[in-house]
Amino acid sequence: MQKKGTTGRKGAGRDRLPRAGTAGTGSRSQATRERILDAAERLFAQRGFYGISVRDITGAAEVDVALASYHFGNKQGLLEAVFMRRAEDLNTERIARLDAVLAAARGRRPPKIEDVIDAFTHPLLDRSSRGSPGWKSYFALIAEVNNSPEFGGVLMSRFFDPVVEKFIDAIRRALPDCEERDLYWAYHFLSGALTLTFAETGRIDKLSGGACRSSDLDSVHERLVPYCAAGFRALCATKRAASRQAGTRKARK
Amino acid sequence: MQKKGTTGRKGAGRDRLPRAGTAGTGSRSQATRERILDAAERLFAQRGFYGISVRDITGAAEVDVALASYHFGNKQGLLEAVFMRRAEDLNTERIARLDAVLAAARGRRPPKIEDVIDAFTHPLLDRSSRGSPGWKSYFALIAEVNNSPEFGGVLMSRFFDPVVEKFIDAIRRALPDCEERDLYWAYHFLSGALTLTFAETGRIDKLSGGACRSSDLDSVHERLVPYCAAGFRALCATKRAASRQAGTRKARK
DNA sequence: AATTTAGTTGAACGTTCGTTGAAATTCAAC
DNA sequence: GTTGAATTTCAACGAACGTTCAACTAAATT
Repeated sequence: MQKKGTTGRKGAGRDRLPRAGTAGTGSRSQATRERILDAAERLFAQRGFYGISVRDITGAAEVDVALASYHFGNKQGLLEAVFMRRAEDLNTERIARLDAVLAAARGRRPPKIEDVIDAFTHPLLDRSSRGSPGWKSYFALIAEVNNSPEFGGVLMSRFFDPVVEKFIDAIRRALPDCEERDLYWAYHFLSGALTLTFAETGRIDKLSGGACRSSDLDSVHERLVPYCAAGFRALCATKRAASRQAGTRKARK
Repeated sequence: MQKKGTTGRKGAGRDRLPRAGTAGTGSRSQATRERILDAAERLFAQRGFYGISVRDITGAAEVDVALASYHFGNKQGLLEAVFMRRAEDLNTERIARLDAVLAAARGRRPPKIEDVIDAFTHPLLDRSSRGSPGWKSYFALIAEVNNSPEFGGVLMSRFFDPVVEKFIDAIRRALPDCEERDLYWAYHFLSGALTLTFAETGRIDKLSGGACRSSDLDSVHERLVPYCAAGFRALCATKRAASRQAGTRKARK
C-alpha cells in the first residue's frame, strides 16, 4: 500500500562509501560533500525530506547526482549527515554553558531557572539569527523533524537527548521539589515553543498584523525565557503534586 | 531545479468537480469522498504531504485512483479538504466555549486566563483522546503543517486564525495591561507547545524512561493550561514593557 | 614511470509519480 | 422504460523518482 522504494532496501549505500575520517581530507572530496550538505540542508528545510528529490539537491549543489549516493549511501544517510554536521558544535556549547551556570552556583544555592533555560536556548537562537545562513535552514529542518511522527522520536532523540538530559538535570536542581513527570512535560512544552519559533512560517506576522516578525529571534528569545521559566515554576512548585490529584479526578469525569 | 509537477498547474481540478452542496448527497458519492478523506488524513499525518502518494491513499481507501482527482481536483485540493472537514466543528465549539467564559465574567471582572486557555485547547485535546480515531490523525497532521515553512503560514492561517483572533482578544481582556507583541508571542509559544503534543512522536516517552506517555493527553492538558497561563502572566504583567527595554539592550550587546 | 586508489561522470535501470481520457455503470427525473 | 447527468472503472500518458553501473580523471603510492 505504502511505497517502499525510498530508503535503501538493497545494499543501502553499497560498500564503497568513503571511510569517514581517513579519506576525503583532500580538498576535492570534502568540498563536494559540503556543497551537497549545504543544498540538502536548505531544501529539506523548505519542503521536508519527501518534498525534495536527490536531483533537486545535487542540481542546486551543481554536482553529479551520483555523488550523493557515493558520499552518503542513500537519501536517508544524507539527511542524517545534515543533522549530524552541526549537532556536535551545538551540543558542545550548550553543555559548556550549562556547566558554567551550574559552576557559578556551585554549593551555594540552586541555579536560577532562567539561566538554565538560557544556556539551553541561547546557542540555538544566536546561531539562527547571527550565524551563517545555513544555521537558519538547519533549525527550520529541526522544527519539521521534531514534529514528525516518523522522524521526531528517532532523529531528535539520537542527536539531542544526551544534552537534553543534562538540561533536565540542571532544572531538577533548580526546582528540587519538582515531580519527575512535571519536569519532562514542562521540557516538552519548551521544546514545542522553541521549535515552532525556528520554523519561521510567517503565521505570527500575519496574525499580529505585522507587529511581530517571525525572523526577529531576539524578540522571541527575550520572551521565551521568562515565559518558560514561569511555566516551569507553575508546574513544579512545592506541593503541586497534591493539588494535581484533584484536577486529575475532575478532568477524567 | 525543484520539481514542479505536484500541484495542479494545468487545468487543476478540471471542470468536472462535483458541485459542493448539490450533488454528492446520494450515498454513493458521499461515502467515497469520506473513505478517501479518512485514508488521506491518516496517511498524510504519518508521512506528510509529499511522503504519501495519491495511490497510497486510494489504495488504502479501496477506491479507484482516478476518484481522488474527480472528487478533489488534485492532491493539494485533497489536503485542503482534509483540513476543512473537521475545522468547522472544531472552531464552532471553541468559539462557543470562549463566549461562555466571557459571558460568565461579563461586566464583573476580567475572565480568568486558565479558563480562556481551556476553552481554546479543551475541544482539541478532548477530541484527540476521546473522539473517533480520525481526530488523532487530524491533529497530528496539524502539528506537521503548523511547523512547515511551506504550508504553516498559509493553511493554518486560513482555517484557524479567525478563532485565534477571538482567543487573543479574550486574553487581552484577561490581561488588560499587556503589550500587544507580548500577547502574540505568548500565543505563539502556546501554539508550539500544543502542536508538538499532537505530533505524539514518542520522544518524551523515551526521554523520561517511560514516566510520560505521548498518548496520555489528559496528563498533558492538566499541565499545559497552568504552564501557559503562568507564561502569559509572566510576559504580560503590568510594567513589564518598561523592564523589557533594559533586557533588550543587554541582549543586543 | 607504473600501479593503485579515491573521486567523478554520464547514462541508464526499473519503478512510481500525479493526472487524464474515454468507456462503462449507476442513479434520479420524467 | 427512456433519457441525461453523476459517478466509477480501466488503461495509459509523460515526467520524475532513488539508485546503480561501467568508464573515466586525478591524486597518492610504489
